[in-house]
Amino acid sequence: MLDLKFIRENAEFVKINTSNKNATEHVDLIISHDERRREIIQEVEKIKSQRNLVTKEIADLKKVGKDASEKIFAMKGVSDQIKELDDELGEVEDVVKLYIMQIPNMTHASVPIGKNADNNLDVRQWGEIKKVNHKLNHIEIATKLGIVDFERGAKVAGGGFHFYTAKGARLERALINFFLDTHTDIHGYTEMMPPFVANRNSMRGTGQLPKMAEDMYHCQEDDLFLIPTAEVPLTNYHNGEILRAEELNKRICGYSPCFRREAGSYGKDVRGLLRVHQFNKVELVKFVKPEDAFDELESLVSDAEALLKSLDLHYRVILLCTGDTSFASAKTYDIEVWSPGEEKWLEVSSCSNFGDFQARRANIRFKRDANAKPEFLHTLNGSGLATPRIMVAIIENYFDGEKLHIPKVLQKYVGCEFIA
RNA sequence: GGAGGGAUGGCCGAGCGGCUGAAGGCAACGGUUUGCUAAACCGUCGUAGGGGUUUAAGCCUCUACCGCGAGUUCGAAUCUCGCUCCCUCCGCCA
Repeated sequence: MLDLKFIRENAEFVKINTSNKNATEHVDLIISHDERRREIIQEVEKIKSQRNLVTKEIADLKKVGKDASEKIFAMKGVSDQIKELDDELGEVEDVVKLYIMQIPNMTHASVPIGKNADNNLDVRQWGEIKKVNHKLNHIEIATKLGIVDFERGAKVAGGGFHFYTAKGARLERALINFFLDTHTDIHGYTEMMPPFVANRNSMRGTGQLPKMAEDMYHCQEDDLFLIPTAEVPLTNYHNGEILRAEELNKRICGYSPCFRREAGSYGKDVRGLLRVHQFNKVELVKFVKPEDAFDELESLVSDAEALLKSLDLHYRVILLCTGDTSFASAKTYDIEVWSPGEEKWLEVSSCSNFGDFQARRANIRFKRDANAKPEFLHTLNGSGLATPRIMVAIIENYFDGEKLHIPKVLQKYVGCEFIA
Protein backbone atom coordinates (compact mmCIF):
# COMPACT_ATOMS: atom_id res chain seq x y z
CA MET A 1 0.00 0.00 0.00
CA LEU A 2 1.22 3.44 -0.84
CA ASP A 3 1.00 6.45 1.42
CA LEU A 4 -2.11 8.48 0.67
CA LYS A 5 -0.17 11.70 1.02
CA PHE A 6 2.40 10.41 -1.45
CA ILE A 7 -0.31 9.68 -3.99
CA ARG A 8 -1.85 13.09 -3.47
CA GLU A 9 1.45 14.84 -4.02
CA ASN A 10 2.79 12.62 -6.81
CA ALA A 11 -0.32 11.72 -8.75
CA GLU A 12 1.32 11.81 -12.18
CA PHE A 13 4.29 9.74 -11.08
CA VAL A 14 1.99 7.12 -9.57
CA LYS A 15 -0.03 6.92 -12.76
CA ILE A 16 3.00 6.46 -14.99
CA ASN A 17 4.71 4.00 -12.68
CA THR A 18 1.53 1.96 -12.41
CA SER A 19 1.07 1.77 -16.14
CA ASN A 20 4.70 0.69 -16.48
CA LYS A 21 3.65 -2.32 -14.43
CA ASN A 22 0.80 -2.98 -16.85
CA ALA A 23 -1.61 -2.27 -14.02
CA THR A 24 -4.56 0.04 -13.87
CA GLU A 25 -5.06 2.68 -11.23
CA HIS A 26 -7.83 4.89 -9.95
CA VAL A 27 -5.68 7.73 -8.76
CA ASP A 28 -8.16 10.42 -9.76
CA LEU A 29 -10.94 8.63 -7.94
CA ILE A 30 -8.78 8.30 -4.85
CA ILE A 31 -7.89 11.97 -4.90
CA SER A 32 -11.45 13.18 -5.37
CA HIS A 33 -12.69 10.96 -2.56
CA ASP A 34 -9.82 12.07 -0.38
CA GLU A 35 -10.85 15.68 -0.90
CA ARG A 36 -14.40 14.89 0.14
CA ARG A 37 -12.97 12.96 3.06
CA ARG A 38 -11.12 15.99 4.35
CA GLU A 39 -14.16 18.18 3.85
CA ILE A 40 -16.26 15.89 6.00
CA ILE A 41 -13.58 15.65 8.65
CA GLN A 42 -13.48 19.40 9.02
CA GLU A 43 -17.25 19.61 9.21
CA VAL A 44 -17.81 16.79 11.64
CA GLU A 45 -14.93 17.70 13.89
CA LYS A 46 -16.29 21.19 14.26
CA ILE A 47 -19.57 19.76 15.49
CA LYS A 48 -17.83 17.30 17.76
CA SER A 49 -15.80 20.06 19.27
CA GLN A 50 -18.99 21.97 19.97
CA ARG A 51 -20.58 18.94 21.52
CA ASN A 52 -17.61 18.34 23.78
CA LEU A 53 -17.81 21.93 24.92
CA VAL A 54 -21.50 21.79 25.82
CA THR A 55 -21.08 18.40 27.41
CA LYS A 56 -18.49 19.92 29.68
CA GLU A 57 -20.85 22.75 30.56
CA ILE A 58 -23.55 20.23 31.43
CA ALA A 59 -21.15 18.37 33.64
CA ASP A 60 -20.18 21.60 35.40
CA LEU A 61 -23.80 22.54 35.99
CA LYS A 62 -24.63 19.12 37.38
CA LYS A 63 -21.64 19.26 39.65
CA VAL A 64 -22.98 22.31 41.44
CA GLY A 65 -26.47 20.88 41.41
CA LYS A 66 -27.95 23.23 38.84
CA ASP A 67 -30.48 22.37 36.18
CA ALA A 68 -28.96 21.47 32.81
CA SER A 69 -32.06 20.30 31.01
CA GLU A 70 -32.07 23.25 28.66
CA LYS A 71 -28.59 22.47 27.37
CA ILE A 72 -29.32 18.78 27.26
CA PHE A 73 -32.40 19.46 25.17
CA ALA A 74 -30.38 21.63 22.82
CA MET A 75 -27.91 18.81 22.24
CA LYS A 76 -30.55 16.32 21.27
CA GLY A 77 -30.17 15.58 17.60
CA VAL A 78 -26.56 16.69 17.44
CA SER A 79 -25.40 13.11 17.82
CA ASP A 80 -27.57 12.08 14.90
CA GLN A 81 -26.00 14.79 12.83
CA ILE A 82 -22.55 13.55 13.79
CA LYS A 83 -23.49 9.97 13.09
CA GLU A 84 -24.72 10.88 9.65
CA LEU A 85 -21.48 12.61 8.76
CA ASP A 86 -19.38 9.86 10.32
CA ASP A 87 -21.27 7.31 8.25
CA GLU A 88 -20.57 9.22 5.08
CA LEU A 89 -16.95 9.58 6.12
CA GLY A 90 -16.76 5.83 6.59
CA GLU A 91 -18.15 5.23 3.12
CA VAL A 92 -15.75 7.66 1.51
CA GLU A 93 -12.82 6.16 3.40
CA ASP A 94 -13.83 2.68 2.28
CA VAL A 95 -13.67 3.81 -1.32
CA VAL A 96 -10.26 5.37 -0.83
CA LYS A 97 -9.01 2.23 0.88
CA LEU A 98 -10.45 -0.08 -1.75
CA TYR A 99 -8.67 1.68 -4.58
CA ILE A 100 -5.47 2.48 -2.73
CA MET A 101 -5.03 -1.22 -1.98
CA GLN A 102 -5.15 -1.88 -5.71
CA ILE A 103 -2.28 0.39 -6.60
CA PRO A 104 0.90 -1.62 -7.00
CA ASN A 105 4.17 -0.72 -5.38
CA MET A 106 6.25 1.79 -7.30
CA THR A 107 9.19 0.26 -9.12
CA HIS A 108 12.66 1.55 -8.34
CA ALA A 109 14.43 3.85 -10.81
CA SER A 110 16.97 1.09 -11.55
CA VAL A 111 14.27 -1.20 -12.92
CA PRO A 112 14.18 -1.28 -16.72
CA ILE A 113 10.89 -0.15 -18.20
CA GLY A 114 9.28 -2.83 -20.31
CA LYS A 115 6.10 -4.66 -21.17
CA ASN A 116 6.94 -8.29 -20.50
CA ALA A 117 9.63 -10.91 -19.95
CA ASP A 118 11.30 -9.98 -23.26
CA ASN A 119 12.41 -6.73 -21.68
CA ASN A 120 14.05 -8.32 -18.66
CA LEU A 121 17.72 -7.65 -18.20
CA ASP A 122 20.29 -10.43 -18.18
CA VAL A 123 22.49 -9.51 -15.21
CA ARG A 124 24.95 -12.41 -15.02
CA GLN A 125 25.43 -16.08 -15.70
CA TRP A 126 27.34 -18.71 -13.77
CA GLY A 127 28.72 -22.02 -14.99
CA GLU A 128 28.08 -23.41 -18.42
CA ILE A 129 25.82 -25.80 -20.24
CA LYS A 130 26.84 -29.32 -19.32
CA LYS A 131 27.03 -32.00 -21.98
CA VAL A 132 24.71 -34.87 -21.12
CA ASN A 133 24.85 -38.24 -22.82
CA HIS A 134 21.12 -38.87 -22.86
CA LYS A 135 18.08 -37.38 -24.57
CA LEU A 136 15.64 -37.85 -21.74
CA ASN A 137 13.68 -35.23 -19.85
CA HIS A 138 13.14 -35.28 -16.12
CA ILE A 139 9.82 -37.11 -16.30
CA GLU A 140 11.27 -40.03 -18.23
CA ILE A 141 14.30 -40.28 -15.97
CA ALA A 142 12.35 -39.91 -12.74
CA THR A 143 9.83 -42.53 -13.79
CA LYS A 144 12.57 -44.90 -14.90
CA LEU A 145 14.37 -44.53 -11.56
CA GLY A 146 11.15 -44.66 -9.54
CA ILE A 147 11.74 -41.44 -7.66
CA VAL A 148 8.62 -39.47 -8.64
CA ASP A 149 5.08 -40.81 -9.14
CA PHE A 150 2.87 -38.44 -11.05
CA GLU A 151 0.02 -40.83 -11.78
CA ARG A 152 -0.68 -41.73 -8.21
CA GLY A 153 -0.38 -38.09 -7.22
CA ALA A 154 -3.15 -37.36 -9.69
CA LYS A 155 -5.19 -40.31 -8.40
CA VAL A 156 -4.95 -39.19 -4.80
CA ALA A 157 -5.24 -35.42 -5.12
CA GLY A 158 -5.64 -34.54 -8.78
CA GLY A 159 -3.53 -33.25 -11.65
CA GLY A 160 -0.58 -31.15 -10.60
CA PHE A 161 0.10 -33.20 -7.48
CA HIS A 162 2.80 -35.83 -7.23
CA PHE A 163 4.54 -38.18 -4.87
CA TYR A 164 8.26 -38.21 -4.39
CA THR A 165 8.99 -41.86 -3.78
CA ALA A 166 11.80 -43.79 -2.11
CA LYS A 167 15.17 -42.16 -2.84
CA GLY A 168 13.32 -39.35 -4.58
CA ALA A 169 11.65 -38.40 -1.32
CA ARG A 170 15.01 -38.64 0.40
CA LEU A 171 16.60 -36.42 -2.23
CA GLU A 172 13.83 -33.84 -1.84
CA ARG A 173 14.32 -33.84 1.91
CA ALA A 174 18.06 -33.54 1.35
CA LEU A 175 17.58 -30.39 -0.71
CA ILE A 176 15.43 -28.79 1.96
CA ASN A 177 17.91 -29.62 4.70
CA PHE A 178 20.88 -28.48 2.64
CA PHE A 179 19.20 -25.16 1.92
CA LEU A 180 18.20 -24.54 5.54
CA ASP A 181 21.58 -25.56 6.91
CA THR A 182 23.41 -23.27 4.51
CA HIS A 183 21.26 -20.26 5.31
CA THR A 184 21.36 -20.74 9.05
CA ASP A 185 24.99 -21.85 9.39
CA ILE A 186 26.60 -19.62 6.80
CA HIS A 187 24.28 -16.78 5.77
CA GLY A 188 23.08 -15.72 9.19
CA TYR A 189 19.37 -16.49 8.98
CA THR A 190 17.29 -17.74 11.88
CA GLU A 191 15.22 -20.77 11.02
CA MET A 192 11.47 -20.78 11.52
CA MET A 193 8.87 -23.50 11.04
CA PRO A 194 5.72 -21.53 10.26
CA PRO A 195 2.02 -22.40 10.08
CA PHE A 196 1.09 -23.58 6.62
CA VAL A 197 -2.21 -21.72 6.66
CA ALA A 198 -2.84 -18.03 7.22
CA ASN A 199 -5.80 -15.76 7.81
CA ARG A 200 -7.10 -12.90 5.72
CA ASN A 201 -5.25 -10.23 7.61
CA SER A 202 -1.93 -11.90 6.93
CA MET A 203 -2.76 -12.43 3.29
CA ARG A 204 -3.62 -8.78 2.98
CA GLY A 205 -0.43 -7.82 4.79
CA THR A 206 1.87 -9.40 2.26
CA GLY A 207 -0.34 -8.47 -0.69
CA GLN A 208 -1.81 -11.81 -1.76
CA LEU A 209 -5.25 -10.41 -1.01
CA PRO A 210 -7.29 -9.01 -2.53
CA LYS A 211 -5.74 -9.63 -5.95
CA MET A 212 -4.67 -13.26 -5.78
CA ALA A 213 -7.69 -14.78 -4.04
CA GLU A 214 -8.45 -17.02 -7.01
CA ASP A 215 -4.98 -18.52 -6.99
CA MET A 216 -5.14 -19.77 -3.43
CA TYR A 217 -6.69 -22.76 -1.73
CA HIS A 218 -9.22 -21.61 0.82
CA CYS A 219 -10.67 -23.47 3.81
CA GLN A 220 -14.14 -22.07 3.99
CA GLU A 221 -15.13 -23.25 7.45
CA ASP A 222 -12.30 -21.45 9.17
CA ASP A 223 -11.70 -18.78 6.54
CA LEU A 224 -8.04 -19.77 6.26
CA PHE A 225 -5.86 -19.93 3.18
CA LEU A 226 -3.20 -22.51 2.42
CA ILE A 227 -0.06 -20.46 2.07
CA PRO A 228 1.24 -19.98 -1.49
CA THR A 229 4.66 -19.22 0.01
CA ALA A 230 6.26 -19.05 3.46
CA GLU A 231 6.70 -15.35 2.78
CA VAL A 232 3.20 -14.92 4.19
CA PRO A 233 3.69 -16.34 7.69
CA LEU A 234 7.32 -15.24 7.91
CA THR A 235 6.69 -11.61 7.00
CA ASN A 236 3.53 -11.43 9.08
CA TYR A 237 5.48 -12.81 12.02
CA HIS A 238 6.00 -9.16 12.98
CA ASN A 239 2.59 -7.91 11.85
CA GLY A 240 1.55 -4.88 13.89
CA GLU A 241 4.81 -4.72 15.81
CA ILE A 242 7.37 -2.03 16.46
CA LEU A 243 10.89 -3.43 16.36
CA ARG A 244 13.93 -1.92 18.02
CA ALA A 245 16.65 -0.68 15.71
CA GLU A 246 19.10 -3.17 17.24
CA GLU A 247 16.95 -6.02 15.98
CA LEU A 248 17.53 -4.90 12.39
CA ASN A 249 18.56 -5.95 9.90
CA LYS A 250 16.84 -9.19 10.71
CA ARG A 251 17.03 -12.32 8.59
CA ILE A 252 14.73 -15.28 8.96
CA CYS A 253 14.20 -18.33 6.82
CA GLY A 254 11.79 -21.20 6.76
CA TYR A 255 10.71 -24.25 4.89
CA SER A 256 7.12 -24.74 3.85
CA PRO A 257 5.08 -26.50 1.26
CA CYS A 258 3.54 -23.96 -1.13
CA PHE A 259 0.04 -24.35 -2.45
CA ARG A 260 -1.01 -22.74 -5.69
CA ARG A 261 -4.16 -23.27 -7.63
CA GLU A 262 -2.58 -21.52 -10.61
CA ALA A 263 -6.04 -21.04 -12.06
CA GLY A 264 -5.85 -20.40 -15.77
CA SER A 265 -2.26 -21.42 -16.28
CA TYR A 266 -3.00 -24.85 -17.72
CA GLY A 267 -1.28 -25.88 -20.89
CA LYS A 268 1.88 -23.84 -20.47
CA ASP A 269 5.04 -25.47 -19.17
CA VAL A 270 3.04 -27.73 -16.93
CA ARG A 271 4.73 -31.03 -17.65
CA GLY A 272 5.95 -33.08 -14.75
CA LEU A 273 7.48 -31.00 -12.00
CA LEU A 274 7.59 -27.78 -13.99
CA ARG A 275 4.40 -26.36 -12.59
CA VAL A 276 2.61 -28.09 -9.75
CA HIS A 277 -0.08 -27.24 -7.21
CA GLN A 278 2.04 -28.14 -4.22
CA PHE A 279 5.77 -27.78 -3.95
CA ASN A 280 8.45 -27.30 -1.32
CA LYS A 281 10.41 -24.16 -0.85
CA VAL A 282 12.79 -22.56 1.60
CA GLU A 283 12.01 -18.89 1.88
CA LEU A 284 14.28 -16.06 2.99
CA VAL A 285 12.78 -12.97 4.59
CA LYS A 286 14.47 -9.78 5.77
CA PHE A 287 13.29 -6.89 7.90
CA VAL A 288 15.67 -4.00 7.26
CA LYS A 289 16.25 -0.30 7.69
CA PRO A 290 15.07 1.66 4.65
CA GLU A 291 18.54 2.86 3.73
CA ASP A 292 19.89 -0.70 3.63
CA ALA A 293 17.14 -2.27 1.57
CA PHE A 294 18.77 -2.32 -1.86
CA ASP A 295 22.11 -3.58 -0.55
CA GLU A 296 20.22 -6.27 1.31
CA LEU A 297 18.52 -7.23 -1.93
CA GLU A 298 21.90 -7.86 -3.56
CA SER A 299 23.06 -10.03 -0.68
CA LEU A 300 19.75 -11.86 -0.70
CA VAL A 301 20.26 -12.82 -4.32
CA SER A 302 23.78 -13.98 -3.65
CA ASP A 303 22.55 -16.10 -0.72
CA ALA A 304 20.29 -17.91 -3.15
CA GLU A 305 22.99 -18.12 -5.82
CA ALA A 306 25.38 -19.76 -3.38
CA LEU A 307 23.17 -22.83 -3.29
CA LEU A 308 23.23 -23.23 -7.05
CA LYS A 309 27.00 -22.88 -7.09
CA SER A 310 27.28 -25.60 -4.44
CA LEU A 311 25.04 -27.80 -6.54
CA ASP A 312 27.12 -26.92 -9.60
CA LEU A 313 24.10 -25.97 -11.68
CA HIS A 314 24.34 -23.53 -14.56
CA TYR A 315 22.20 -20.50 -13.84
CA ARG A 316 21.57 -16.89 -14.73
CA VAL A 317 20.30 -13.90 -12.81
CA ILE A 318 17.87 -11.56 -14.49
CA LEU A 319 16.47 -8.22 -13.43
CA LEU A 320 12.75 -8.08 -14.11
CA CYS A 321 11.46 -5.14 -16.10
CA THR A 322 8.60 -3.03 -14.77
CA GLY A 323 5.95 -5.02 -16.60
CA ASP A 324 7.18 -8.31 -15.15
CA THR A 325 7.70 -7.07 -11.61
CA SER A 326 5.04 -8.27 -9.20
CA PHE A 327 2.38 -6.12 -7.57
CA ALA A 328 4.07 -5.56 -4.23
CA SER A 329 7.68 -5.41 -5.38
CA ALA A 330 9.87 -2.39 -6.04
CA LYS A 331 12.62 -4.45 -7.65
CA THR A 332 12.93 -8.14 -8.39
CA TYR A 333 15.70 -10.45 -9.52
CA ASP A 334 14.84 -13.89 -10.78
CA ILE A 335 17.30 -16.75 -10.76
CA GLU A 336 16.87 -19.33 -13.51
CA VAL A 337 18.55 -22.66 -13.84
CA TRP A 338 19.32 -24.37 -17.14
CA SER A 339 17.32 -27.46 -18.05
CA PRO A 340 18.97 -29.60 -20.73
CA GLY A 341 15.82 -31.68 -21.13
CA GLU A 342 13.59 -28.72 -21.77
CA GLU A 343 16.38 -26.68 -23.32
CA LYS A 344 15.08 -23.78 -21.33
CA TRP A 345 15.81 -21.60 -18.35
CA LEU A 346 13.65 -22.48 -15.35
CA GLU A 347 12.84 -19.97 -12.64
CA VAL A 348 13.93 -21.30 -9.25
CA SER A 349 14.05 -18.12 -7.21
CA SER A 350 12.55 -14.68 -7.13
CA CYS A 351 14.16 -12.11 -4.86
CA SER A 352 12.37 -8.86 -4.19
CA ASN A 353 12.66 -5.65 -2.28
CA PHE A 354 9.22 -4.48 -1.24
CA GLY A 355 10.29 -1.20 0.28
CA ASP A 356 7.69 -0.14 2.85
CA PHE A 357 4.80 -1.50 0.77
CA GLN A 358 4.23 -4.65 2.80
CA ALA A 359 5.27 -2.99 6.04
CA ARG A 360 2.60 -0.37 5.57
CA ARG A 361 -0.05 -2.99 4.90
CA ALA A 362 1.09 -5.21 7.74
CA ASN A 363 1.93 -2.25 9.96
CA ILE A 364 5.48 -3.32 10.77
CA ARG A 365 7.59 -0.49 12.11
CA PHE A 366 10.81 0.19 13.96
CA LYS A 367 12.21 2.92 16.18
CA ARG A 368 15.67 4.28 15.51
CA ASP A 369 16.05 4.96 19.23
CA ALA A 370 13.87 4.99 22.30
CA ASN A 371 12.44 8.43 21.68
CA ALA A 372 12.21 8.28 17.91
CA LYS A 373 8.98 8.22 15.99
CA PRO A 374 8.16 4.75 14.67
CA GLU A 375 8.93 4.38 10.96
CA PHE A 376 7.91 1.69 8.56
CA LEU A 377 10.75 -0.69 8.00
CA HIS A 378 11.45 -2.32 4.65
CA THR A 379 10.83 -5.97 3.85
CA LEU A 380 12.48 -8.29 1.37
CA ASN A 381 12.09 -11.88 0.49
CA GLY A 382 13.42 -14.45 -1.88
CA SER A 383 13.26 -18.13 -2.54
CA GLY A 384 16.29 -19.95 -1.39
CA LEU A 385 15.19 -22.10 -3.17
CA ALA A 386 12.06 -23.71 -4.59
CA THR A 387 12.78 -27.39 -5.03
CA PRO A 388 10.81 -28.81 -8.01
CA ARG A 389 12.78 -27.18 -10.78
CA ILE A 390 16.03 -27.77 -8.90
CA MET A 391 15.00 -31.40 -8.88
CA VAL A 392 14.43 -31.18 -12.65
CA ALA A 393 17.85 -29.65 -13.19
CA ILE A 394 19.58 -32.20 -10.98
CA ILE A 395 17.81 -35.13 -12.60
CA GLU A 396 18.62 -33.96 -16.09
CA ASN A 397 22.15 -32.75 -15.45
CA TYR A 398 23.33 -35.55 -13.19
CA PHE A 399 21.86 -38.52 -15.05
CA ASP A 400 24.48 -40.44 -16.99
CA GLY A 401 22.08 -42.67 -18.96
CA GLU A 402 21.97 -45.31 -16.25
CA LYS A 403 22.16 -43.79 -12.88
CA LEU A 404 21.55 -40.47 -11.23
CA HIS A 405 24.63 -39.10 -9.51
CA ILE A 406 23.98 -37.19 -6.33
CA PRO A 407 25.65 -33.76 -6.16
CA LYS A 408 28.56 -33.82 -3.72
CA VAL A 409 27.02 -31.47 -1.18
CA LEU A 410 23.87 -33.59 -0.96
CA GLN A 411 25.52 -36.98 -0.55
CA LYS A 412 25.70 -36.86 3.21
CA TYR A 413 22.00 -35.99 3.31
CA VAL A 414 20.89 -38.65 0.81
CA GLY A 415 23.26 -41.25 2.19
CA CYS A 416 24.53 -42.47 -1.18
CA GLU A 417 26.48 -41.32 -4.24
CA PHE A 418 23.94 -42.23 -6.87
CA ILE A 419 20.44 -43.55 -7.48
CA ALA A 420 20.07 -46.37 -9.96
C1' G B 1 -17.20 -29.12 22.04
C1' G B 2 -19.01 -27.44 27.44
C1' A B 3 -18.29 -23.95 31.94
C1' G B 4 -16.02 -19.75 33.91
C1' G B 5 -12.31 -15.43 33.94
C1' G B 6 -9.82 -11.68 31.31
C1' A B 7 -8.09 -7.80 27.33
C1' U B 8 -6.37 -0.20 29.64
C1' G B 9 -0.04 3.41 26.99
C1' G B 10 6.94 0.31 25.57
C1' C B 11 5.82 -2.97 30.11
C1' C B 12 3.04 -3.60 34.90
C1' G B 13 -1.36 -1.68 36.91
C1' A B 14 -5.80 1.68 38.99
C1' G B 15 -10.21 3.38 37.13
C1' C B 16 -18.83 5.57 41.44
C1' G B 17 -21.64 7.44 33.19
C1' G B 18 -19.30 13.87 33.44
C1' C B 19 -13.55 16.52 37.49
C1' U B 20 -9.94 10.47 33.06
C1' G B 21 -6.04 10.96 27.24
C1' A B 22 -6.48 8.22 31.25
C1' A B 23 -3.85 7.69 38.74
C1' G B 24 0.48 5.04 40.35
C1' G B 25 4.87 2.16 39.32
C1' C B 26 8.78 0.38 35.96
C1' A B 27 11.55 1.28 31.67
C1' A B 28 13.36 5.21 28.40
C1' C B 29 15.14 10.26 27.50
C1' G B 30 17.04 15.38 29.19
C1' G B 31 19.09 17.85 33.41
C1' U B 32 20.95 18.90 38.62
C1' U B 33 23.98 16.98 42.41
C1' U B 34 27.58 13.56 44.94
C1' G B 35 35.38 12.31 43.47
C1' C B 36 33.99 6.34 39.44
C1' U B 37 29.68 2.04 38.72
C1' A B 38 25.44 3.51 41.43
C1' A B 39 21.93 6.49 44.18
C1' A B 40 18.83 10.90 44.99
C1' C B 41 16.09 14.91 43.04
C1' C B 42 13.70 17.87 38.88
C1' G B 43 11.67 17.63 34.11
C1' U B 44 10.10 15.08 29.51
C1' C B 45 7.76 10.82 27.97
C1' G B 46 1.37 7.21 23.30
C1' U B 47 -0.54 6.87 18.23
C1' A B 48 -3.24 8.48 14.08
C1' G B 49 -5.97 12.09 11.29
C1' G B 50 -7.69 17.26 10.11
C1' G B 51 -6.74 22.68 10.17
C1' G B 52 -3.38 26.87 10.94
C1' U B 53 1.63 28.73 10.97
C1' U B 54 6.95 28.44 9.68
C1' U B 55 12.09 28.14 4.46
C1' A B 56 12.24 23.78 7.48
C1' A B 57 13.10 20.79 12.13
C1' G B 58 9.09 22.68 14.75
C1' C B 59 5.06 25.20 17.03
C1' C B 60 -0.36 26.16 17.85
C1' U B 61 -5.26 24.04 17.62
C1' C B 62 -9.11 20.47 16.91
C1' U B 63 -10.78 15.30 16.49
C1' A B 64 -10.41 10.15 17.31
C1' C B 65 -8.35 6.00 19.83
C1' C B 66 -8.74 1.99 26.85
C1' G B 67 -9.05 -5.80 22.06
C1' C B 68 -12.62 -5.14 17.42
C1' G B 69 -17.66 -3.66 15.78
C1' A B 70 -22.52 -1.92 16.79
C1' G B 71 -26.02 0.27 20.44
C1' U B 72 -28.09 3.27 24.83
C1' U B 73 -27.07 8.58 26.43
C1' C B 74 -26.76 15.60 26.16
C1' G B 75 -22.15 12.78 27.52
C1' A B 76 -19.16 5.88 27.50
C1' A B 77 -12.61 3.12 29.33
C1' U B 78 -17.06 2.67 32.62
C1' C B 79 -23.83 0.34 30.73
C1' U B 80 -26.02 -3.30 26.64
C1' C B 81 -25.33 -6.66 22.41
C1' G B 82 -22.19 -9.24 18.74
C1' C B 83 -17.18 -10.79 17.42
C1' U B 84 -11.84 -11.90 18.07
C1' C B 85 -7.90 -13.32 21.05
C1' C B 86 -5.75 -15.01 25.77
C1' C B 87 -6.08 -17.82 30.56
C1' U B 88 -8.30 -21.79 33.91
C1' C B 89 -11.28 -26.25 34.37
C1' C B 90 -13.97 -30.47 31.93
C1' G B 91 -14.57 -33.53 27.51
C1' C B 92 -12.34 -35.37 22.87
C1' C B 93 -7.85 -36.23 20.05
C1' A B 94 -2.33 -36.57 18.02
